[in-house]
Amino acid sequence: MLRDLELGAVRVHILHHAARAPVYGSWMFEELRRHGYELSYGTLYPALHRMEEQGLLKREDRVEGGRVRKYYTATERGRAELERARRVIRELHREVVEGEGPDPG
Amino acid sequence: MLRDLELGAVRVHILHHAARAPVYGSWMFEELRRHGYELSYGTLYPALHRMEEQGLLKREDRVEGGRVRKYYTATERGRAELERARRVIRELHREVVEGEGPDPG
DNA sequence: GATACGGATATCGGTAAACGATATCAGGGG
DNA sequence: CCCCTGATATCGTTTACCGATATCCGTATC
Repeated sequence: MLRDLELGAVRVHILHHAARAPVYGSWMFEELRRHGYELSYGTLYPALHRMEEQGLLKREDRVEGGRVRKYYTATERGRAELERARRVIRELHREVVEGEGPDPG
Repeated sequence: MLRDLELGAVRVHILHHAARAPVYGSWMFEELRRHGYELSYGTLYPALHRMEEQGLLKREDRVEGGRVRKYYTATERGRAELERARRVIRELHREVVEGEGPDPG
């Protein structure tokens, strides 16, 4: 039931991290696991591809330590979308977490 | 891109309201609109049905002012799921809204 | 320079949900 | 009894998840 929320949160986390420093798939996978988000590579990679197609991330292929990695960084459009996401989260937090008491009317 | 997040938020809002007082479809529709969530009846009603099938909501048919309405109230299971959702939202808020500065390392 | 290795990335088929247009339902008034 | 209206339901198309499986590509070894 909360799966949509969690998958939405996954995308926001991706943008959040990719706005700070380049990230690649399997690192992101582990980072998300550390935060309790369980998902499949069959979900993560297509999501990264879509976000690139939509212009939210830009990809840069690198070879590091003998590994081929596709690094993703948030674009301007990605940062703007992240800001939108933050507004949604702030609103949701205010509505259902802060205001937990009985119906104010 | 944020659609998943928004639809997840819609479900949380439904549980949140249905835990306070019985709600019916078109009222919930308007309430969500007031909070900026755009969605279709073809999305809302099947969602309510599913949440009932999953035991998160229980339905009670009433006639009020000559209108036939299906009122939904959160079950115990629904309240438990709402608590889970609150934890996810708190975590998400802490991670991507409160900690917005540069990478802490 | 051919081959095997392993981390990283890509894909496929089955399943489920969103969406919006359209249809249906049910009580009340004329 | 039939239409009006608010409310609820459904259908076909499209899109995404998911995990098992396949593929890619530097590197090491010989």
